[in-house]
Amino acid sequence: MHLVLDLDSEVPIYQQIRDRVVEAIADGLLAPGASLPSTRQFAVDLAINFHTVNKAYDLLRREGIIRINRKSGAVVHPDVRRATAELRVGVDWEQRLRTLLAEAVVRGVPEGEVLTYVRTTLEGFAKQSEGGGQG
Amino acid sequence: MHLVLDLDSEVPIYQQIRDRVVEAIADGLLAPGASLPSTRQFAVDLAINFHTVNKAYDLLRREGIIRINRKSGAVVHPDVRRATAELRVGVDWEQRLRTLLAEAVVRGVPEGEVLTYVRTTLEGFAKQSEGGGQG
Amino acid sequence: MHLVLDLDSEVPIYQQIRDRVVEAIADGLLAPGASLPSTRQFAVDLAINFHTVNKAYDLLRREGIIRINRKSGAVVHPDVRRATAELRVGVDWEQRLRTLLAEAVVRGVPEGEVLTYVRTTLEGFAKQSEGGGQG
Amino acid sequence: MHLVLDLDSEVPIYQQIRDRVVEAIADGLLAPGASLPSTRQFAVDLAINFHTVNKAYDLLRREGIIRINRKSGAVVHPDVRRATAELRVGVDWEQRLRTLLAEAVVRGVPEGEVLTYVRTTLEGFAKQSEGGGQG
DNA sequence: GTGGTCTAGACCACT
DNA sequence: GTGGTCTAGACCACT
Repeated sequence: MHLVLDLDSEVPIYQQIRDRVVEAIADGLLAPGASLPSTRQFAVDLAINFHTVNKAYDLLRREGIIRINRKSGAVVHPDVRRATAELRVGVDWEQRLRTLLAEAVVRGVPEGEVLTYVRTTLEGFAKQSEGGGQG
Repeated sequence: MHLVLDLDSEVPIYQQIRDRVVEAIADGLLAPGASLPSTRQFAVDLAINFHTVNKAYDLLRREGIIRINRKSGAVVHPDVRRATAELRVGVDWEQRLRTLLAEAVVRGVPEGEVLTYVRTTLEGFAKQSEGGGQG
Repeated sequence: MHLVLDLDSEVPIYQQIRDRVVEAIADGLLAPGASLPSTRQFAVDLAINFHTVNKAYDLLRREGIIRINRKSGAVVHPDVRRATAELRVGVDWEQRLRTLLAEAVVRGVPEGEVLTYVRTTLEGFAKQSEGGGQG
Repeated sequence: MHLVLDLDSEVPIYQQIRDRVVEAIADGLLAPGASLPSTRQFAVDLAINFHTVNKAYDLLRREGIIRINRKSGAVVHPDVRRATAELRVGVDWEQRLRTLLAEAVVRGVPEGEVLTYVRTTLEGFAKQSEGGGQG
């Protein structure tokens, strides 16, 4: 489980961890049920404080993406689709995507280019997931 | 120029204003060269602090999306494509889109559905722009 | 003795077991003197660690709700009313109920609706107990 | 805004703050729109660390009970009923009430006594709210 | 002046 | 050994 942080970014570190973990799951690098590093170990790996990892894990837990157990630590939710689908994040998601696409339009990026990027990214996730490891 | 804010959102107000303005431009509601409300008037309309509008406009200016003139006020940059294209926002944009798409994948949204949503949104922007623009 | 656990809940597993057992007694499914599953069997049934069941049983024992005997295993306390009444849990109970009712009020649930729910639940317990109990 | 904490309780301090604030709102001591103390000031008043207050406020915010603004601080959500009603906490609430009622039944508290306590508590909230202050 | 983030370290609870 | 809570203090972002 390797992941790159940008300590100079305006995006809080705990949010970056959350985002990278979500991508790792989509990539198939972390399969449902797979273990995440312990908060303390991950903090050492990332050279940050364990409280920051804690906050990221708490965020992922509240989103239904991971499950946390005091003994066995954090794992990707075994039924992550169901656990996340229950939350009413859809509206927010569509709004964020709309904003992103508007930025591309304003910057004059051709529609076809955006679509290709979306398609390629989605296919990348799909491909990875097929063969996907157990983390 | 009407726009809806969510005061309960985690997204800062100034960021929401910036996002909605970008969408309004993509929608063709604000053509290149078109005037934005004065910061004071906009603040009254939105029932928020004048400094918050100021901050949003400053952000848009730094992104090359609008131009601010002491006399004529804020206008959409006449050559917004060129002005924005020069900035190195591409990498960040791709990263944010990648995170958004990963969320959809994790939540089990079918690839076709995501693509349809992207295509529909882009076409909505294109259609609006055709009739509306003056640039 | 069947009981449903929510592994994603913030409520610890041992607490959930304790709560469900209390409800089973109120429901008349477990009469005073009735046997509970052995800790090991229960752990297998619930697919959890044996120590967790142990902790739940210990909690119930300290509350005067069950009795644990090395030979006969765990049974609902034969005189559960007396054994539990002696403990000074009243204050805590009232505080917890007060918090719950405050939540309903804040959420705008009509007083009549709350009362009906309370009455219905209590009657459900009473009905079950009549036919079921042996105490 | 005065509130009593039990530092020896198993209930985390931030949870106690959250519970007492909810009760203060139901009591009408804190009307919708009313200000809560700043995190730092509240921490001094309660003789605890401001991070703990921060966590309580964050919990209340995520529940839709309060609204937090970097400038004006925390206020009871102006439309707290709507903001909290949107969340799917109903099921959890009913489960917790069911457990509480089961405890009363097991302890042999007469049904009438429980109902009276519920009614009295609800009426206490209602009465306070009618004349209710602006905090 | 307000809340938000991050670091640092102690101690506790769960398993 | 794991995560959870609390304290303590620094610095930053928003308004």
